[in-house]
Amino acid sequence: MHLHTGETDARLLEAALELLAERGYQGATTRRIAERAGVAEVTLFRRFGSKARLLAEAVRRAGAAFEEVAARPSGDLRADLLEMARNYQEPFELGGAAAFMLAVEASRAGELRGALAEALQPRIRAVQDFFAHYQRAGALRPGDLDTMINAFLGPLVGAAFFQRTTGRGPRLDLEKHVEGFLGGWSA
Amino acid sequence: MHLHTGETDARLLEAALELLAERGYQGATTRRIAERAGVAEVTLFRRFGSKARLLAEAVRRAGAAFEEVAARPSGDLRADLLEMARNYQEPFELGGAAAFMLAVEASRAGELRGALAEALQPRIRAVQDFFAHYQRAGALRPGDLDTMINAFLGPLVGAAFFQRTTGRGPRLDLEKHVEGFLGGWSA
DNA sequence: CCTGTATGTAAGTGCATGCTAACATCAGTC
DNA sequence: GACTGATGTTAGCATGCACTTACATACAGG
Repeated sequence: MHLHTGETDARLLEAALELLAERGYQGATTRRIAERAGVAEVTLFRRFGSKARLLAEAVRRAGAAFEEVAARPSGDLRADLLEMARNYQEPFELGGAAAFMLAVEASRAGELRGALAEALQPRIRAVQDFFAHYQRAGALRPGDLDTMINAFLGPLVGAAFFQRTTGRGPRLDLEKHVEGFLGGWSA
Repeated sequence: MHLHTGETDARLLEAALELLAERGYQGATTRRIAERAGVAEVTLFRRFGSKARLLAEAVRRAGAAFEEVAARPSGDLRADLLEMARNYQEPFELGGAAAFMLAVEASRAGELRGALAEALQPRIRAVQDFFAHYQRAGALRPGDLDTMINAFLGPLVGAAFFQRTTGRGPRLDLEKHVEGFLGGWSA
């Protein structure tokens, strides 16, 4: 075996993810991916078989990276919300891979849809459980779970959206966002 | 002159917008656009010169369509917010053109960026003025204009985002969204 | 009927794309 | 030092792309 076996894959996956976010599925050409990864184009096909498989695998791993973003209730709702907001802000807004753009691409390129859904499903569950927990504990209003989750995560997505598309807009003030949310949704 | 002169342009612009939202800039090929519009591909080039010009014009008109979405304060904050939410929900979430996807594409395809900025700028101003007005009137908390706007519009974008990307998630309950917002941000 | 204009049809050009084939290199293993 | 496996280099193929050219058709106004 070569020394760099695993590294080659990692570099291809990372380059694929970046280009997918920057340029979209069709804009992430195999030539560009290979160039950014610093390997020959043919290596991409030898290791992943096709562009679709490489990108699907890249999306799957990007989703798995979200595992680190905890959404486990500690008992202190305000602190948990702030931490969650911080954890989600980076991948949505500024992270090199731009989860935001990935999701958009995945919704369009059929080959990626399954990979994204697979990667996101446990995350969605965790967030639902988090809010449901604080509802049962009496800290949040009962009912309307989806609207509530959206009221909390929506502004994070929205801020990323406006920043990416208009290039303007300051970074969201997370403390004030949490405060506004609690004002509207705490029991 | 032909009878259908204006109609040809309109159909091309509409088809271009739909495909841009569905498939992205590169996925919106001139063949597909012409086919959906029901005209010959060569007609597209005769009337708009190039794909880039057609799509830029389509985005410009889509932005102009937002003009109808009023953000003029009437004095009744709650009613205004609800109307605004309703007016924004359709283009963001379900409208055929999917403003959401357009904005994503425009942020990537340099040729469209100017057209989108041009179309969006008056809209952004109107929304800022709307919230600033109710701040001065004492109905909304002073300061933090951007965070506040984001708290209101973010969930609308977020709901569209989750619907489009995951295919799931119910439509946002606008009345409860407005109520939650007022709970957090009214003075 | 004639002319001008908007459209359609058909064919094609040059380029980028995803992907393949053939051969060379280079580092470890035995 | 031969062998193996991962890589690089080069060339190429078929396809789809934006876009063009040339010619035919249809319809309106004079």
